[in-house]
Amino acid sequence: MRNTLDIAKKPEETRVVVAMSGGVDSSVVAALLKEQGYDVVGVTLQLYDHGAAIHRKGACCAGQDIYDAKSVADRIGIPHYVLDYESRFRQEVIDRFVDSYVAGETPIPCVECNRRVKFRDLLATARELGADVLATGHYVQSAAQEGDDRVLLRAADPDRDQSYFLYATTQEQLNFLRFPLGHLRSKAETRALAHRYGLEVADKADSQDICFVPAGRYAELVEKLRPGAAEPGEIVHLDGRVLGRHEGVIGFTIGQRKGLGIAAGEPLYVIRIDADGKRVIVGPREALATRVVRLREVNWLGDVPLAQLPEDGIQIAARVRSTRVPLPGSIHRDDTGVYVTLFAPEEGVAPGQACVFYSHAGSDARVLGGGTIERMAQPRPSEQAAA
RNA sequence: UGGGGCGUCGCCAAGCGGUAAGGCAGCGGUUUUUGAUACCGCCAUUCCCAGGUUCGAAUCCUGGCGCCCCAG
Repeated sequence: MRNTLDIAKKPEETRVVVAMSGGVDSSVVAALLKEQGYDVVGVTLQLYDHGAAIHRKGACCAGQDIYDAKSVADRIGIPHYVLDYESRFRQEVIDRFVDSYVAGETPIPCVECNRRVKFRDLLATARELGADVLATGHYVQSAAQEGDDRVLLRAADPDRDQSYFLYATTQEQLNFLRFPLGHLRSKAETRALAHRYGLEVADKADSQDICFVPAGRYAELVEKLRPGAAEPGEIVHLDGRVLGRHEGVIGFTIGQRKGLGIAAGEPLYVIRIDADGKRVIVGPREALATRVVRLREVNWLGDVPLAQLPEDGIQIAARVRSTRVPLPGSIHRDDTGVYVTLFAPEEGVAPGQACVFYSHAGSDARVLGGGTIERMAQPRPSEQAAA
């Protein structure tokens, strides 16, 4: 007989560590599990601490948020620990973030934070605390299947599905994780629960933007941490014309339209970033169309090992952006790497961003993993012929 | 200083006597648990300057000024 967390113990004998960010979601998770009788321990990570962030709305894991998490823990009557992960976060998330921008890529710090901090160090800490599982407030689902391995599934609410940010979760981590909110139909349900439990964070604003970057000025952070990284260069059109200058490639991402400061007859978009040449290559929107991406650091959660995929690959659905629906495509690997081919082109595909694999395009799809987009690639000859 | 052309928002540009289109850029906002995108709103009381004609001019006339091209 398994309990609601798929553990073959009574709830009161099941210790669950809840990763509490101080936001509504993880607070509800803690309250929910406590109500169900689990042996709940709240843990909040202190990830960074700079004055500018403390008063920001929509941040997480510092200052006010830690206080909020503590208050919730007190309210529902669970022990709560604050762990200082600042140096870890600095190394694994912030440093990677700025280095990625310096290299001309567009990082996703939330993915790195999950895979390298929360699901690694925090998860290890949870084990040390004797936990059976680590629960988070992410909107994603996991389910037991035959054997001990769990599968990762999209959230019931496709609008809030956070699977894009969690693709890098390893099978081992997944088996230890639980996502009690993944089945909810809407955020409103979460907030209703928060009210029911009398949590003061019930109406707290959703977090958005990069938590450690004040006011969305990420380029300033890059410049501060990597002085001199913002070297001016040329803005060049695909056709070779030099149209203007910029103050550093770190300020741009592929697909970006605003901020170029160039008045051409038609809107111009960033098509490519040449960090070495300090050049930003721009062109018309059509030039953004991308069908094939080469991936690195691939995390595979499929049943058949990635190395054993058929020569032609398999059909999947893929997402190159958190706010888009998964689109049909295929994945294959050869001597040169792992590639995803989209059947219809996507725009604004940037190196450094993630390409996440799904079993199919539907909202009930299983997450099959994903990888970091290394670069856009040319279709294979066979696919070019077919196209 | 012969001839021709042109000067309308930061850029491009419509208007050709009836009371300043549009695009791009910029700014603001909405959407977004990464970066973007998208969407919405704002953006020339004034048309190089000065006179004049007219009920009325960016549009006509005169004179300046400034560009550009051809020719020297």
